[in-house]
Amino acid sequence: MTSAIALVDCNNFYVSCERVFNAKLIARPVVVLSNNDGCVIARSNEAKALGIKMGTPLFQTQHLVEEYDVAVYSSNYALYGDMSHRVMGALQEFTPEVEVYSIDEAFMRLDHDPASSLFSYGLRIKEKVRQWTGIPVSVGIAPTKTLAKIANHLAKKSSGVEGVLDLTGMSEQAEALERTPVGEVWGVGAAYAKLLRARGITTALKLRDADRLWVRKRMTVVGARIVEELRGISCLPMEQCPPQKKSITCSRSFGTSVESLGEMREAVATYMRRAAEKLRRQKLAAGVVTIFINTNRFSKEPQYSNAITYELAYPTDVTDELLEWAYKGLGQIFREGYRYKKAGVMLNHLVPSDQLTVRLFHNSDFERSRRLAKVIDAINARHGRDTVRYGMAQSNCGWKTKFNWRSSRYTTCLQEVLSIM
DNA sequence: TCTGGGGTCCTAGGACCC
DNA sequence: TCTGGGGTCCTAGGACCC
Repeated sequence: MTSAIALVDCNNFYVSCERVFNAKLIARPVVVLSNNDGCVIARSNEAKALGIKMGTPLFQTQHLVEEYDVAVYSSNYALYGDMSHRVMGALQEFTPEVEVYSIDEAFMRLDHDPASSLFSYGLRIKEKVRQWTGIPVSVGIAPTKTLAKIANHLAKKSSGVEGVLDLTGMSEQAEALERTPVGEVWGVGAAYAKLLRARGITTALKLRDADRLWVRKRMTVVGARIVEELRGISCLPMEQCPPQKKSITCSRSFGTSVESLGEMREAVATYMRRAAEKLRRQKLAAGVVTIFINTNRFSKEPQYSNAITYELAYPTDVTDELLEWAYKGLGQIFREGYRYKKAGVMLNHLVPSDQLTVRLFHNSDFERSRRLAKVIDAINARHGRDTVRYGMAQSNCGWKTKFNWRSSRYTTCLQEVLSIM
């Protein structure tokens, strides 16, 4: 048996999810927007062909949307998250060695008989995912993760027919690397691409054959690993169990600007409640809490942004306590007279919540709060978010994120399942 | 009018200690 | 004229990812 790495990546994932539940979208240009309906974050091939770029603010591409009758959707993360689970489940039918790398892609280790065709293995994966979920994927196969990424990229681009590319052969690799601009290599962003091009390193092939000492010096060990991976030497191991989180953030841009401390308190409290839920879901507690607020950096109005960080005497996973820090911090950094556009909270120094030290004072209060939080989480998990909630009722909700074009939560919400008329 | 959100890793340099 | 050296810890900032 020999072993290769496959990268399976869903094509235009969010758009494909929308299409699974709405056949009228097939062959139409479709885009999905970021939170608050701000930017384009997913495009169908038809939308790409119109020249709609990734990350473009909707208002800047409105003319194309109207002229070509582009279907526009708000993000529907409940749907996408659930579809992602189903895709990953299909992949696990082939091997337990699946690394879920992001919501729409996974690495797989393929152990195979050298005589058998990896290409047809890839086709079987693709077909299984399509049957189980309706989502189209591309499969790139190579000796290392970085090469598998490139294989996947090319599978998507050129073929379109099968969407599978086996790049385990040396001559195929060289040819593929030569066709790949250096900026498209995984791990080479805008800054490194510029640096490399200035040195005449314009393709992935030239990066593979570049002077390793120079790369190590200018691009740190991260760059050195990329070069090794391009040479077929694996430096990035498969990671099946996701490592423990080191930080948890919850932040949003507001639907409309916030000017009053009262509204800002509601927003920050909401984000802190969400962050606390995430924290408890992962069985962690936070030792450091940060609160931040920003005005709209794109506007010409007076700008202000600030943040404050607290180190807690005792790590906590209790919403009440975290809310106290949020309110206190906000009181410190909030200034009247600005139109705020965004706020958020960050939790750091995360430790397992079953190993918290016993508190010197009020430990029984703390334990009681933790039990209460558990009950509230269970109720909300069963009956929907915010069925039971800490703190005051929300009055003015202008700050709430906009989702003007959200599709139904077909797979996760009984009231919204697809109905056939 | 309208511009996302949530992460990770690496390094340099300062603070501090013995 | 001479003005230590090495180790560790922490943080800010830069780079990247989807």
